Amino acid sequence: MPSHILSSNIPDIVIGRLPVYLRALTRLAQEGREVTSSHELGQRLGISSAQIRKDLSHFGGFGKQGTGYQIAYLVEQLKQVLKVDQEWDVALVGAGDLGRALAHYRGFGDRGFRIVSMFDNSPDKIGTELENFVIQPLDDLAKVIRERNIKIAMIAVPAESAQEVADRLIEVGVKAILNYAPINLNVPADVHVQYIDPVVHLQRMTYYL
Amino acid sequence: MPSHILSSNIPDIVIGRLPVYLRALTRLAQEGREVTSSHELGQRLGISSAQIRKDLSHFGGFGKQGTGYQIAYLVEQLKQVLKVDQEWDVALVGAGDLGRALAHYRGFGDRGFRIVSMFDNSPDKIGTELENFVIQPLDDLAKVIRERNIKIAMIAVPAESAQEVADRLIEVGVKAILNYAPINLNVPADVHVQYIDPVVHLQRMTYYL
DNA sequence: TAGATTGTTAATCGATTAACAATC
DNA sequence: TAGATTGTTAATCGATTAACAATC
Repeated sequence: MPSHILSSNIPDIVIGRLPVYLRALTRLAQEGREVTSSHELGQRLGISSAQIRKDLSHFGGFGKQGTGYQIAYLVEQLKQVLKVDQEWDVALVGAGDLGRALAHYRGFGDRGFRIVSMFDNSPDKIGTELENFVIQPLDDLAKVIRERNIKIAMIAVPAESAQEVADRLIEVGVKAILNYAPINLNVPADVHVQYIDPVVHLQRMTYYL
Repeated sequence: MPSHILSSNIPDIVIGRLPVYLRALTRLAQEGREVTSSHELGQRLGISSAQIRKDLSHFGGFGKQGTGYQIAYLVEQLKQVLKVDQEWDVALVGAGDLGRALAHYRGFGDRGFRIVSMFDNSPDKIGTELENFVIQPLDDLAKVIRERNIKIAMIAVPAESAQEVADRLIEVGVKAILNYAPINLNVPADVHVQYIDPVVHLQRMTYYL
């Protein structure tokens, strides 16, 4: 399936749901299940079965009438579509509490990502060993990212320095940024940014309380 | 989604953008700015000015023709709408790397939230002091949350225990959950859940690389 | 007054849902 | 065959954008 040819046609909102489907399907597989249906998956996720079938149909027919979807096969196909059937090298900028928690997190590996280098500017952190890597100074960022051809980075620095860090990352070829700093980043059109700000998420719920 | 009285006629998607507006406006104020326009705000956020005006107009006329919006006033109004013109008590379940990073995070206070208690089941963590509180056993969860009338919780436990933790939280009155565990939660219609899973966010970008 | 920008209406665009023939 | 569920089309619903009168 030449996903790059179709890629312009697929709505972003559909792509955004695929990782959630993938996660739920992986869990089903862990529970020992082999087959599921759009109805069952929808129930689990609070999404209509029609939407799931429609979303999946953008990429081909993965199911069988009357029986549903082979979970292992669908997982494999979704991983291919999302390009996480490989392992991506990720750079992590910021070695504060959050940065270190991310470095220790064991959940990246089997889902397509591997933190391979970590940067910070604080003299008492530089040189410290953490997991499989040594915390490096921000001045080495360009060199390391270019050498390893890293395309994905996570930003876990204070809001004040996040834009500058982003600029430096983008300059050396990073195309996808997961930003934990509570600030909006200005980036060129070909760079993707996702935001994680717990306060924004909390504030999305208080309205309803 | 609550389809009864509490749910007004304001679309969820509009509510979801307000915290982002609020964050950007707060930042503008920090930069010493006093007035802004829907156009400027839209440029910063990558959103059309029409959308910002439309979103805000759901809650009243906050601006002036010809001049735009008084930032301080708009911030105040948005805080009121989102009910973060007060400080909400938050319970934190899970004292692993992530839980401790959250406990240390200084960014909650001035944006409407305060972590007031922390729970974990690990014997070597229970009793440990952390910031202003002592890590308590999960068995105390019901008692503490009831006593303090806590409505908001963050879950930072492994995926395997997240649903059980959620069930216990909901049973004692929690209505809003920020879930860091990489799993979908089944909750009643009147309970709100937001998800933070870094891998899902990363997988939303790899498709485009 | 001239220029700027809001709040709002109407038009456009896109996403979700319902329905069902195909088929396992 | 009978029952179940997909993939897809058409209908509905909702969200975004364009446009502009009002007015600061």
